[in-house]
Amino acid sequence: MAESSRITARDGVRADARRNRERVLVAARAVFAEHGIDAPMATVARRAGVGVATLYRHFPTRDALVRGAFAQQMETCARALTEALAVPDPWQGFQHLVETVCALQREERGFPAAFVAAFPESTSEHAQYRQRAERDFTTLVRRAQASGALRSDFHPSDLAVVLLAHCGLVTALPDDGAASRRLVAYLLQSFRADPVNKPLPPPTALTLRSFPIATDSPQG
Amino acid sequence: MAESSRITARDGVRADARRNRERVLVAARAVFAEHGIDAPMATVARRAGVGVATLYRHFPTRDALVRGAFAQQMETCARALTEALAVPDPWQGFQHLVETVCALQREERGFPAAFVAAFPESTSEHAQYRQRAERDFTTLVRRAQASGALRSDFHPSDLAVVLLAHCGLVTALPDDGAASRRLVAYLLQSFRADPVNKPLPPPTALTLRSFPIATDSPQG
DNA sequence: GTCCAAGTGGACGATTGCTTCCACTTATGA
DNA sequence: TCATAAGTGGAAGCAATCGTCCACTTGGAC
Repeated sequence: MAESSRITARDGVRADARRNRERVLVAARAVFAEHGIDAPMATVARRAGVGVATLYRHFPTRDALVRGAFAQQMETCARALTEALAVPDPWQGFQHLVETVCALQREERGFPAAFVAAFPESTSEHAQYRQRAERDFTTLVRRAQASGALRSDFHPSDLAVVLLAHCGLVTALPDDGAASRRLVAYLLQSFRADPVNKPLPPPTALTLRSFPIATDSPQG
Repeated sequence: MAESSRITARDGVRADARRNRERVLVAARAVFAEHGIDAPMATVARRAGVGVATLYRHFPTRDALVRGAFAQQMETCARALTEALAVPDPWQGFQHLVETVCALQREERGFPAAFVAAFPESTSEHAQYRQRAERDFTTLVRRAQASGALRSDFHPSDLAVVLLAHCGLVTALPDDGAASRRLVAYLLQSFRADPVNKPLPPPTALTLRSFPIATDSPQG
């Protein structure tokens, strides 16, 4: 509180405006977690205790709001890649990256949807960031392959496969994360050049009641 | 055409009503494939060349329409389970099941969403079907484990994990199916008791441009 | 051919969410 | 303390979709 008024003045933004912006972001994360990223803008505004106009002033589009709300998570992803490259053992670096990103998706409800939504867009300004991420990840893959731990036919695009599949899982089943951990364990195992059955995290509590194989064919 | 009028009369449904019902189902599959299962009901009606009232008469809720549209696929799933139990080699039966269901999800756009949507609902009438499916699948798993091909810590609930993850992938990336095939290959491999790196289907054409790791942190 | 119940189409009111606009409030610098 | 421009709230105008209602049409039994 004490610091904000000066810091604020410096970038020409009024203190209350900056405070409201934060409240909106907090509210957005909460609402997105609860109702998905398609939740009404007005709901976010109400939760933040501000009017809709205030929300629109700070975030002119839903997309901007979503990006703002999950910018922190996106940064954590980016950091995980840097960290992964710094790990001495290439396989452990690779594993670290996959596990970190999946853990983020598992823990912050709403983030997976934002993640997928952000997908098709390889727009101008971010293109450079993406290119760098792509290059870095490819480096990580090559190193892990050279060390003999990562199977040689793993392709960098497989990361997208893993992440999208994982997003789908945690979105469909926002449970305690058991399913997510199990999927990640299975996949990491099959990425090894020398696959060995290691112990898995416990299975989900889900019964197979889930399996909608049963046709309601006598369609009543 | 020739047959329908008699068959129809038999169950007390007018021939034109039955014909319209079919047209609606065809239209629904097309529209759901194109715009997702949340597409407006009116769009389906227009595509079918009928009024909205007709649509609502046959399918009072969107849910009923979705179930109607994909009943065939659901039946194919059920049949795959029966077939799988009939395959002499238990592992091949298991593999057959997973691959068949995933292939269905991959090929019929809109079906995966319907599949996931059908999920939480373990309603009364279908409960018995599901229970049977669950029991049969558990049998399949036990047999494959007894034969030594399926890892012993595979849990029947892992099927739900696979299918939901796969749904998420094909929903996010309705491409040519390369990603789907690759995921399935990875997973089946990690389900083996004696994992061995077999050749994978080719990777997706996706570049990693997809990876939205790059934060747009200088949020402009 | 005639009749009538089953079936149909499209208009309509209700609901929900988006976005803009403008009169009011308030932080800030002098 | 005051002036002022930045910031704010909520109402209002739109647009999309839902699901129902009712007057009209048509299949099929006789």
